Amino acid sequence: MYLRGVMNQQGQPGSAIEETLRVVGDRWSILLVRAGLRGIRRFDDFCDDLGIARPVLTERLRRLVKFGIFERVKYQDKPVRYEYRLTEAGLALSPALVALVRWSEEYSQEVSSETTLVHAPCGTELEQAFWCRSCQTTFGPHAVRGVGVNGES
Amino acid sequence: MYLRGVMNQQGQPGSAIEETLRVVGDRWSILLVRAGLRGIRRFDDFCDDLGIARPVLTERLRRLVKFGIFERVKYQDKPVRYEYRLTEAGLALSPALVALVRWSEEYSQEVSSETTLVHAPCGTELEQAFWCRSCQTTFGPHAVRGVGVNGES
DNA sequence: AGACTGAGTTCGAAATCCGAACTCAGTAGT
DNA sequence: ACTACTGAGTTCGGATTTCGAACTCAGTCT
Repeated sequence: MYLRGVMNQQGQPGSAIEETLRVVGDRWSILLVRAGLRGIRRFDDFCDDLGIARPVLTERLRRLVKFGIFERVKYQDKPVRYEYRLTEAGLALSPALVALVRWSEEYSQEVSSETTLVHAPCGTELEQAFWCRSCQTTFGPHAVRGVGVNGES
Repeated sequence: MYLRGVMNQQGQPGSAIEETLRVVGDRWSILLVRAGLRGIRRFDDFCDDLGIARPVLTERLRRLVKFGIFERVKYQDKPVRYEYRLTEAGLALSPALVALVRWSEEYSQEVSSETTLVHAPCGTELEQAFWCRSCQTTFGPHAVRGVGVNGES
């Protein structure tokens, strides 16, 4: 399930991120996930909230359902109606989303940055860090190693 | 500088992430940043590494330079040659990239996931967490609040 | 009956993407 | 001096994607 079988144009299976970006790497998908996290579930609401063209929304939601990020749920019978809910996999995209929001806040010159993310219990602006279970420490990107991001070194 | 003046199609200034995704929210930009993190700097190398079409690469790099994610640096005079280097803002995208890699590893069924990210000093697989400076604690996505992600609540 | 709702589909125009071939300045080999 | 090569692009025509606006279709409300 999920991302199995996503290929690049040469028909080769590409790396993990390449596949992932083939699914969520367009102008709308991440925004749809964000809308989902904000509680939006219905077709027309996605449409109004994002200003996405209807045919594109149709296609995008179908793809995100296919790859297990949203699920299409019947919520009414008489006129049969469906809505789109984030799956666990979809919710799991929130760290990436938050990282993007933080980046936006830091490097975008947008005026009113009232949309700051905070730690709910205390209201402090949050920071993002990596966590090592063995060492019981947090650390920054410089201490990350792995071919996925920093090369084979 | 940076993201000033990016508008959506209604000519309105949209939220921070919307702007950001207008810049890096396509199939290639994030992949270009990742290639940059892996040390790739030259036009043809980006081309070969990603399999991106040359005209698209030209346009993409120009845009990323315009928004301060890459810089175009002359590295040779005789035949004058330029290369593309990540700026600080570009490097700052790595948390988002890492979050996507982690998501890929967790929810993609790709076979050989040899590209695991680890904590360099000890080699343990890393986890991502949010960090509150006030409380000196880490916490997960459920404790995040803010209109950027979870609505106005 | 007539208007409305929600989730789409159909349409033609516009923008974007693609691979392949070409340009252009300079260098290296013969 | 002729040829081949390198690196960073540009040009081309065709294919794909995106767009807004209008339409459909089942059922409900007044």
